[in-house]
Amino acid sequence: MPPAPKINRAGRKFDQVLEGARQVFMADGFESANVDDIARVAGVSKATLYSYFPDKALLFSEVARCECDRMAEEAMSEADLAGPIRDVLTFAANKILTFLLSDFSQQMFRICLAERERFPELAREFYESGPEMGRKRLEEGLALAVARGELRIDNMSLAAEQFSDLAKSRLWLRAILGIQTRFTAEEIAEVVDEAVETFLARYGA
Amino acid sequence: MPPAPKINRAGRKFDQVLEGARQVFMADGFESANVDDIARVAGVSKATLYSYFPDKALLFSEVARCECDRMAEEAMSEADLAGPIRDVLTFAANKILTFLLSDFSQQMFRICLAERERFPELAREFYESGPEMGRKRLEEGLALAVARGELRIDNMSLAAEQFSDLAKSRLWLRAILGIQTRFTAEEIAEVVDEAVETFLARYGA
DNA sequence: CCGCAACTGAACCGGACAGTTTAGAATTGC
DNA sequence: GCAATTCTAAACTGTCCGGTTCAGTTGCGG
Repeated sequence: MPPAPKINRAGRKFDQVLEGARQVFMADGFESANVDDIARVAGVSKATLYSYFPDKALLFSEVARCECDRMAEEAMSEADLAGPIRDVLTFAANKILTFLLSDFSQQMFRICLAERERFPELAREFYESGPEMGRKRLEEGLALAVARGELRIDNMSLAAEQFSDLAKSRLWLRAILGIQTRFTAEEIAEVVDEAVETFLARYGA
Repeated sequence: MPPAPKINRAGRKFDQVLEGARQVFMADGFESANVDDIARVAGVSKATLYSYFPDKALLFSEVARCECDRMAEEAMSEADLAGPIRDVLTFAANKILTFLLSDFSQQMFRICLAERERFPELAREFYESGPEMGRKRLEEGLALAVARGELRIDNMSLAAEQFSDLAKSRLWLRAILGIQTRFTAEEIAEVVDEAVETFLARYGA
């Protein structure tokens, strides 16, 4: 077996360390995060921290992996598929947009992008457990509607992408760039309604 | 007049410095860029560099400002507005998508996002001279088509945003995250055609 | 109460890097 | 062709930070 520089999960304060790292990394990203800060926030000495994790990068990877899992769970959450297709789509668009505007989602995206060079795997994990997972769930819902004769869709995967892209029109970009940080219910409703309208114009039966 | 710690533009090698800084900053961003590297790439001593710019941050700001201007020019470039609306839209979607997938545009976005905290003004300048400028140009084109009776659009600004969002479906996210770096003509054509189709389904007269 | 393992805290190391200094070389203007 | 200006090369300073070390403390099982 190779030396395998790995994580030592045994010990009273392992969870504290992970939680402290999560807080600091999610706030600052990898580069700007400071190991002394992590130790302080975790309420642990630096020596203890380094007894669990061989280095900063592996600690970050572990945190990032956990957060991707958390995001995947979020993306898998059930949608209500009953009722008229317009209502179902409106609900879905609302859910998508609200999630994409959340601090968590935005911060994850920023971190994945910022650390794309250093941790290419992270960007892929993020993509798969976020957008990709969401698209698959959405496709399932759309397929049901097609089966019920409420929608007509040839290119299912692209239709799903179009729907999410329509659902985040204007607002997501403004949020991620920090141009606008709070959004009124009216702004959100406008984008959602127009997204549904456009999607139904193309794919409505 | 306040001391105004500013840029000294007089001197033989000013342009060399700016060009070297442009190359290095555009490749590495602000944080990872190294002033020794910039001086080397510019073919200039560090002392000379610092005789023009008081510090790294101001050098970066200057480079970023120039690149935003460059992007604004790009966004203002004329589109061909003659011919059937479908062709015009297809051409526009192609242009938008091609630009959004270009190294330049992608790198600008990454840098603006990465340095959002340190240089909040940069994100705003980027937004205004890129997406915002593009949207305004697009609105003008759409308005002409509406006047010609080829389109029916209530919410002009949101329609324009929807069009750009449809035009970059799937591909942009994959590109920015580094999931996929090269795109075939077929992939691009598919997204473009479906974007036009969806847009026309909603807004075609 | 002993012994052992985990933990602390603070000092320390070494490398990276922004920015400065200096002594001298190259250009340019006149 | 000379003097002023501009530039060079390289060494140097100060700071930040990841990672290590170590002498001592804590707490728990037996």
